[in-house]
Amino acid sequence: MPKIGMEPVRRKALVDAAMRVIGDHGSLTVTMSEIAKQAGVSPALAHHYFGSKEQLLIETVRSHLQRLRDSVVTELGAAKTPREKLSAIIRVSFQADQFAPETIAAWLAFYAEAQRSEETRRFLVIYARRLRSNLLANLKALCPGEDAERVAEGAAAMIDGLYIRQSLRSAPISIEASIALTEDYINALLAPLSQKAAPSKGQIK
Amino acid sequence: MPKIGMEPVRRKALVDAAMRVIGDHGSLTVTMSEIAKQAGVSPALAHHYFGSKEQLLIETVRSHLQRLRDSVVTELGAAKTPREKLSAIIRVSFQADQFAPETIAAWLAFYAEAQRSEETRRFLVIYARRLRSNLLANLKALCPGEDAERVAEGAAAMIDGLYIRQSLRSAPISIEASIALTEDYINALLAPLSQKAAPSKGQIK
DNA sequence: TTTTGTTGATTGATCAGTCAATCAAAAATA
DNA sequence: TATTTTTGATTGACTGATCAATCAACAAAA
Repeated sequence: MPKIGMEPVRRKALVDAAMRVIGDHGSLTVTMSEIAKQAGVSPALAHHYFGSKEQLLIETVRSHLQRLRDSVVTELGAAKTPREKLSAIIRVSFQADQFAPETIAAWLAFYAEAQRSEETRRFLVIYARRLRSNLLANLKALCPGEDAERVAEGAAAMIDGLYIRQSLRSAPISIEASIALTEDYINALLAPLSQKAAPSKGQIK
Repeated sequence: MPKIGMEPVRRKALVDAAMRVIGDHGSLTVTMSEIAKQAGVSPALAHHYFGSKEQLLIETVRSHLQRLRDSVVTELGAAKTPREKLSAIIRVSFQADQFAPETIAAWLAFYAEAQRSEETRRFLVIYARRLRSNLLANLKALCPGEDAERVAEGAAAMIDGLYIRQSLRSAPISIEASIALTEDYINALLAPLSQKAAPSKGQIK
């Protein structure tokens, strides 16, 4: 079977497998064997390409955030006005695949891992900063800078909070409701600050 | 040294030690030895009293949430009006000891664990429900029930979100700023709904 | 003497990581 | 084209370390 140029194929297969196994398992305490099995290769091969389990996990976070970033870039390009761009950012955050239980479980596991792995932490910090600054840039077009900072901080927190609450799977909130809550927050805070923004009247459920 | 009536003393020491070790380590992958050492006893004793590592961890979550609950009850008792009670709930959530990096790290670890341990999950669900219903009960005194539901959901999400963002320790938000953001959210959403509530003008930083 | 508290030593299982060996395609050579 | 050499892909078997859990034994109180 051995053909040349397998490396990128295997790396991708292993990273994808890791994401799936972590999501199912809901934790980073997964074995290399499980991941390798899911990817259809031997554990030894995973070590061959990634050197260590930690490195494989780091690549997995990286790839996951990269995909998320791509979605944001695409959606932001399609949106015209700052307000539309804000909605686009929110929409991407709650995209169906992002909001799937396994994805959320994996996400959570990475946050926990970031407490120990400096490199994992760095990736998540980059994500958090990007979310905040994307929100901030567009909010600044709609209200004074100081207020924009607050609202960006609050909206980012709300998005992350809706995620983490989802992970408990008790009284799960729908994607639409999550989007509506975040939109409402922005509308409500913007209402008294801007001329054009209409008062909040979002629908939930 | 063995004296009688040691059991409750040891149990508490072990649970407290577990909390500390988990907080420092930022993960539940801590050894019984570490916990026992921190508590000043042998690993065998930890097993003697708790039967298994999992059970010790579960007791640790339980004790942690119990303490949080006690704080809420106390503060709620001191508050008079519904609006004051809302502020009390928020204040407790961001209490200094709750907002300490190690506490947040431990909290996060428990959330991750809840993906695997049904019992851990149950405790966290209870906490989430209680937070939500405490908020809801008091919001209902200030606005129509339907709106109260939304605001309670949003406020709970924002509180949890501020927590999780804190765990990354990049651009940490102060306790006061976290409280202000949550208060602002409630004020802003309540403003157009209630007669008495004043429009948001909270100070941050 | 019985009961409660306590530990050191040990066991058994689990896993990350290593290594030597194999296999088949590609490249070099005849 | 046919043959040999090289090289990347791949694995099974093994190792060493870690750790939860057990147990037999001992010490002090009742």
